[in-house]
Amino acid sequence: MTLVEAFHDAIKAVRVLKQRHPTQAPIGVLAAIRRRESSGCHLKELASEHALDPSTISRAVAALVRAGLVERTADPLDGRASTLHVTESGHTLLDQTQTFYEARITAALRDWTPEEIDALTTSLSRMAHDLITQEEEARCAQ
Amino acid sequence: MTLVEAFHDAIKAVRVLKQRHPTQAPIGVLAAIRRRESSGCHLKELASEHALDPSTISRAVAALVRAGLVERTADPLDGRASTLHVTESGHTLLDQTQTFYEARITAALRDWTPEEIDALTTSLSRMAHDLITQEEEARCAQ
DNA sequence: GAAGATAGTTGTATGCAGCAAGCATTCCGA
DNA sequence: TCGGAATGCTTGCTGCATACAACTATCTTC
Repeated sequence: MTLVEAFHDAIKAVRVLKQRHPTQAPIGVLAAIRRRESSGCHLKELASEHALDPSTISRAVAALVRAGLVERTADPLDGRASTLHVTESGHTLLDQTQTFYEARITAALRDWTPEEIDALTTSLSRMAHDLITQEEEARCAQ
Repeated sequence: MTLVEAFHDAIKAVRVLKQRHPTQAPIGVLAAIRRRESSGCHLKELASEHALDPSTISRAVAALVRAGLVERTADPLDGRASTLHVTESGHTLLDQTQTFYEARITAALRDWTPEEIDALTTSLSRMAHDLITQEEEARCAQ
């Protein structure tokens, strides 16, 4: 079993999880907004954080605003931009969703020790960092 | 950093990797066909292995056949089905692609020890297995 | 031999993604 | 200070992956 194959299996597992418990709203983007809300979240930052096109994020944010989960307020420092804030119901939905998924994962990994989970988390994060760094180096080099 | 967040980052890294080195053909399906080719690969098995709808796999296989990477031969034991075989050029493309990605990943993880890579591979695979098992249990229980 | 199960294909719809164009605003150099 | 370039964001269009439903052809079972 190679790393690529293992990753394939993991992505499949996540697909099954998502498919069986679909979310109405783009929860990932909502979570990202909350994570950086204190510093006045701009759409552009979300795009680069997710490595997605700004237009993709723009539509996701528009959906969140339509659903009443996020509010836009004009940025006083930059007339082109607006800052994003999670609303009351946005917080509620996000909390519920995160609680739900955490419970699922905790149940699935009930045989794991906390150290094992920590180790996987750390390794995954490190791998992601190293892959991204490498791609950025390759992009600059060319 | 939670496991979910780490996974998010990892998926982002893979997305960047794929985006910067796009593949023309559905390589994942091609690899799966080769992996089980010895036992006469049926479309249905691919679908369940990937946890995807048969129609999705059907289109992917059709694309592979159109591209000359895979051949269909009638199954002598079952007139409804056909067995799939990777062609010469399919093997070539698959080898090239896998070599390329392996080189990228090896370069990105150049600071890792083989044991660390093994540990991540094992953990990921175990996590995927546990998540899938849990979902199947939940499905049967309901 | 007929009814139902099964393998696969195709039509349709949806969601997510990117690119290109455009608008409003801001920044910067002559 | 003014005009062109850059920036933040939105919208139109397109392509891809996916699911579901309907269908055909074949197999299985009674």
